[in-house]
Amino acid sequence: MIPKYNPKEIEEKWQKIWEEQKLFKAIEDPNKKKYYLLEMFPYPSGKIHMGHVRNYSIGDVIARYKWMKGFNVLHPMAWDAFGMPAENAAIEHGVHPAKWTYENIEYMKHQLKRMGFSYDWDREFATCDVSYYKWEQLFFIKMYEKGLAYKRKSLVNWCEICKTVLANEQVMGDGTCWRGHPDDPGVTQKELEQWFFKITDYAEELLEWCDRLPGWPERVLSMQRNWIGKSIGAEIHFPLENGDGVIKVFTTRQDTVFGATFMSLAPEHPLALDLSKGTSQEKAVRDFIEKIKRQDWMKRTSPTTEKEGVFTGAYCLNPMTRERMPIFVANFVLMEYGTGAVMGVPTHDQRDFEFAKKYGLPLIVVIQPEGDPLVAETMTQAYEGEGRLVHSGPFNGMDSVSAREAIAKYLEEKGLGGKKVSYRLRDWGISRQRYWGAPIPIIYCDRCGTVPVPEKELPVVLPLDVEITGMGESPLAKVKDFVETRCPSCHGPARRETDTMDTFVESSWYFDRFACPDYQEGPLDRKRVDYWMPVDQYIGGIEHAILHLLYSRFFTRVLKELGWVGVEEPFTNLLTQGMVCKEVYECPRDGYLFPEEIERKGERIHCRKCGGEIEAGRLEKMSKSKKNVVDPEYLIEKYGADTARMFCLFAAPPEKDLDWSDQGVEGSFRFLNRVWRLIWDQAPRLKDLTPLPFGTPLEGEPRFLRQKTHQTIKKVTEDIERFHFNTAISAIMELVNEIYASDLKDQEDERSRRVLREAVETTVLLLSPFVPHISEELWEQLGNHESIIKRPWPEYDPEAILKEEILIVIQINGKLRDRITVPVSFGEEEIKQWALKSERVKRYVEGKEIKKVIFVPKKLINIVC
RNA sequence: GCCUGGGUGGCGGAAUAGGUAGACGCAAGGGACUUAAAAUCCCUCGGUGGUCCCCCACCGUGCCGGUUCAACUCCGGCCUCAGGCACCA
Repeated sequence: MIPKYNPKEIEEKWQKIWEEQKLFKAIEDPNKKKYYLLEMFPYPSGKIHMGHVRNYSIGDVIARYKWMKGFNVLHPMAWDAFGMPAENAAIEHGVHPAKWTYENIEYMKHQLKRMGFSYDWDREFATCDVSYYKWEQLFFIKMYEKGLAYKRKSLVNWCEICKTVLANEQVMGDGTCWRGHPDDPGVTQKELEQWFFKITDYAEELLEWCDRLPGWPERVLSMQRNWIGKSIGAEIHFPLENGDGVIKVFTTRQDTVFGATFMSLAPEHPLALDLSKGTSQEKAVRDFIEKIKRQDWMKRTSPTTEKEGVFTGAYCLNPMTRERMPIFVANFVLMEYGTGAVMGVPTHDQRDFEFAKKYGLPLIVVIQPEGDPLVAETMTQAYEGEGRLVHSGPFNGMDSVSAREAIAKYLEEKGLGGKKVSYRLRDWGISRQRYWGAPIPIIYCDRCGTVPVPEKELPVVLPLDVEITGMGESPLAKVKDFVETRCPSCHGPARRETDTMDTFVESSWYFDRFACPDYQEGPLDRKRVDYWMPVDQYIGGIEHAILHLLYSRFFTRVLKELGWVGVEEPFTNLLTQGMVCKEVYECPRDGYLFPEEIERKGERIHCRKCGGEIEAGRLEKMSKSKKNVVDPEYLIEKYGADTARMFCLFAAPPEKDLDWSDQGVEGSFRFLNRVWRLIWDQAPRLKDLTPLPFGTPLEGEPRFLRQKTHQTIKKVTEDIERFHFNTAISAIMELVNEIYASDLKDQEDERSRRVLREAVETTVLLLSPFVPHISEELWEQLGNHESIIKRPWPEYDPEAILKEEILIVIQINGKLRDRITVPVSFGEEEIKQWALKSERVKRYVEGKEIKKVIFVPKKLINIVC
């Protein structure tokens, strides 16, 4: 009698054994080849979601596979534990963020263990541990000393819901906060004193190294390149007419400088008000600047906003032509990019064209395209393409591409500017007006100014005795004992910085700390870091394509310069898994509905609340607010962790979005039951048998099954190597189907039984990285006494996969007409003779002359006639 | 507008180096077992047409064209979806 497959029981059993035997403990061993596998660590929000299950299931396949392949695997897990939700919980439920966080960690750790992931839990830490963030404070001080951390007053992004500043990277394309609040009013601008990390110093390096990361997906690299946004051009100095200095301009089209007929300044440009002072335009300029400053940022920076400006009353000179150029203040010029001033070339820039038409400014054509020449008076839009230079003095006749080079050189020689590179990337603002984060280790003294906390006084411990109301400024500012301190320099009374660091700082180096989580003498034990770093394979969601991945790359470069790590890049290979999606049902009246709140009547779907018809569900990322989540805990209870893991791996390739299907989960569960029954059925007959040695000659059914077994080993191995887990699983399914269909199950001779034993054993071994619990249990059932992970990954016998007979496809003029099975030894001539004997082939060839025969060994023959 | 990545049955997806398109699974339909249900097992399953019982022909991987004996795969042009960047000078 075969016992029922009881996932709950066997999963608990094996998780206990793995833990007791510390099977996944990583120990530095210079004699073994290391493999550092890392998945993006979770925020301890309360419970794990399907995204975690998918991410960590993918990682676990690779980890377990690499173990079996003999690598020294580091597969750690930790908690990205600082952040806003903990504070919100404090505000809403009155629970302390620390308590909330550590309790969530306990619960989620328990959940991860129930999934059976192969982590080395001895290396676990939480970023809110003092023993972690104190080193981050040390980094901050070192960066401050090197000028890489600095404070300045600036316009910053403010999220009214988070009540804090956001970095540029944390503002999404639609102007909302990266946390995705349900009713996000949009990020606004605020002027504040803020700490920044000077990531712009590394713009060029970070960009260049994008080309040296062949193990990263192209879309991520492309996003990072876009974000850094390098433009090559020139800086041009336009002297003010009154002789009082210059206006500096950045342009990528210096070849059009002879056509520049006006100048526009950003409203925030320091010269904007100065220039108008004392002129009749002063009031108009002042009003205009005030109006623009009041406008909300999203609207102001939208390309569709009407372009407008106001004349300052002042002029500058075109440095090439010495022509007067009126200076405007214009709403479309951004202080943040380039120099905050733009030269206006109406003929060759569409925006300038529209502006010039509106304000009656002159047009001069300086680039002539091939074909009909441009005439300024009849132009209806700007010509932005390449061409030959005209009205450009000594540069006349040059093509625009080489003119850019020549003019940049000329500007340089004449002291009027020169070649210049501009980046879109801006410095990383790290100050957060929040409590639950790492304190910035800075002290303000009235006498000594800004003083970093001395190294020996670290850590600056985040006080736990604090009132969190969500009102007013940072809660830390209200903790007297924390704020009031002594100046490390003059020992006089001083105040502590009360902002905390962006939580992305913690996640920018946690992967280094995993090499030496217990190290006390410093942030990183260089010897151990050098052994494990870089991460060989990093896995996580595409949503961090810019944010976390760019910050980590920046931090790694800084830490290398500080001598704490030896690598330039932290992650050699990156796999970005897709989202887990499920259909959402949205009723026009009652909003989002749970699946049980809808009713299907044939093709139509109705809302159970109001009875109205609703649209068919569209697929969207699982989210609580859209009521389309599946709780992993429910799956573990109902089907077990193995089924949950298998479904995530089988339903889609890792980098694609995964469409949730309840029936698909059933299918995975069904398959595991099928394997369970097969092994239990056969195991008693196959005890104490070993597979036949490599190269054993066989005939008939034993030969066939052995061939399938070894083909499967080859296929599954290759598929895991290239992360095609879905096809790896389908190959194992095929093998299982083959075993079911095989009559070897009824044969009693030793050879047949040994072949069957090998097939069954291989099935379990190949399944083990995907569904480890059931594999361990069945492995034991087959008479083994050690964990399956200690068994080396199977190798295929090259002789076993050789075929005696092969199927050859016969094409006539490239169209499939027949298939024949021939001995593998047959050459082209023999196959051709056989092919021509086929009735079907005869039909097409009869009476025609064979012009050509193409023969692809072991595949096909194509007869052209 | 620029930069990426996609588009294959009713669905998720296969096809690794240009060589049998649709593996594997889900759903669906039919059958077996059963008092019945569940579970399990077997069969069919891209479309159109032909005397559609095991047979055959044609069409078929977003569209148009090209290269080739042969194209889901390579080249050119387009359509479309998703993501990133964008009044960026």
